[in-house]
Amino acid sequence: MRDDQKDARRDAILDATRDLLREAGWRGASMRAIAARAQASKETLYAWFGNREGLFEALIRRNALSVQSTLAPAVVAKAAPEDVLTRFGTALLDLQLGADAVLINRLAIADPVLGAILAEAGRESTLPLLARFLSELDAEGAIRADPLDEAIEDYLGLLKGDLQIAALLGVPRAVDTRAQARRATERWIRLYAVNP
Amino acid sequence: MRDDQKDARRDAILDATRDLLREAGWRGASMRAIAARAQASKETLYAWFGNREGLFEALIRRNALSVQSTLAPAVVAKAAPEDVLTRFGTALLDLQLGADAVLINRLAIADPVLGAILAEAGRESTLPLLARFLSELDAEGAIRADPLDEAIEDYLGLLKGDLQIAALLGVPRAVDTRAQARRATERWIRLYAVNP
DNA sequence: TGGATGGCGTACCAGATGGTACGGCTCGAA
DNA sequence: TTCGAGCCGTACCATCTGGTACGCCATCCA
Repeated sequence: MRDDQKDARRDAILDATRDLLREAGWRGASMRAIAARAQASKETLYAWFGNREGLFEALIRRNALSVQSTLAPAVVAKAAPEDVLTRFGTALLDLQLGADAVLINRLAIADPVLGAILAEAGRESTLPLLARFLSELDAEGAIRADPLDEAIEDYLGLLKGDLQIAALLGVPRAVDTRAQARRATERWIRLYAVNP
Repeated sequence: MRDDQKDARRDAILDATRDLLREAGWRGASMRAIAARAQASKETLYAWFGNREGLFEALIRRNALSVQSTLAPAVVAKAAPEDVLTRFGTALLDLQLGADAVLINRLAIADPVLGAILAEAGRESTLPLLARFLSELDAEGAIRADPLDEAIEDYLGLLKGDLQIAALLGVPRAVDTRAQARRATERWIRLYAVNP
């Protein structure tokens, strides 16, 4: 199997895993069922991913990559800080309330090993983007984002509120993510602006 | 079996369920293992709780009751608003980051039915306390908590940030809950005070 | 064009699971 | 003191699980 074909096959297997998790949950996504869904052999799954946990880990890592590549463009655009923050917040909210992220987080919450992996992947992929942008704002002088980790925590808190937990519990509230991000941004700036 | 004995027995079974969930997780807490741990018969478990989901549901409901009775006193104390809010926030944070709540939330996130139950129990038990207090503040005039649900959402967001998700992922950060609650209260008041 | 690498499908294994059935015994009620 | 409700312990059932083994066949490389 050529390398590009192998990558595509791997992707297809992870897609099948994701779909099955979405439809049947953790319990329903057995290695048997995944293999059948992907029209792959169980032996192939084990050869490629080691074991069930390894398969799920691969899914989490792939998702983290896609999150980063979705979020990165939102934060480089040169525009008014509140617009950049709103754009970033909207993208982050769309991601974290989306079906894929909910599924990934459910997985990670059910298994401590996967939880550690997701937490690390999240800390590495999304937080630095926000941290860099906020510290740039601070350097420009209009905003005093210090201490930086508190500023980040406050922004994320204002942005997400209880929405993410609600989504994980399967009781999603209808939410206009753009309006929510705009509101969070406006409040955060009120807290951190140098001239109130 | 006398009624009081029966209540105690039921409590002991739920305790055993909680302990086993804590030690062995969802997978390890089989009906067999729970029965053995509680020195009860599987048949009794099924007779009293219907099935596995029913057992877990009973655990969730018992926890919700205890949460409410822990939180209610924090909010009736007549004191400065920021002190009441800080006290309430500390208690809520201690609860939601504690081992029991983490366990309960993991359970509810793994099973949609339990998720709906927990979300409803939470909405019924903890939110009204905060809602009533904030609207009293609003009535007194020093604070403009309107719209009320946004004010609540902002307070909870500032209070919890990403802490609850981190705890659920099994990557808890050391946190001084009282200081965190004080910080959240101070920021929230800055956002909602009538005279900035 | 030939041979070998490796994925597919199926079968197999031991163990565990949720749920039910059934003696035997304790303990509360009359 | 007697009797019956009901809990404990164990056994049982069909089913499913993660993980391994093994022919068979397509595809890629030389």
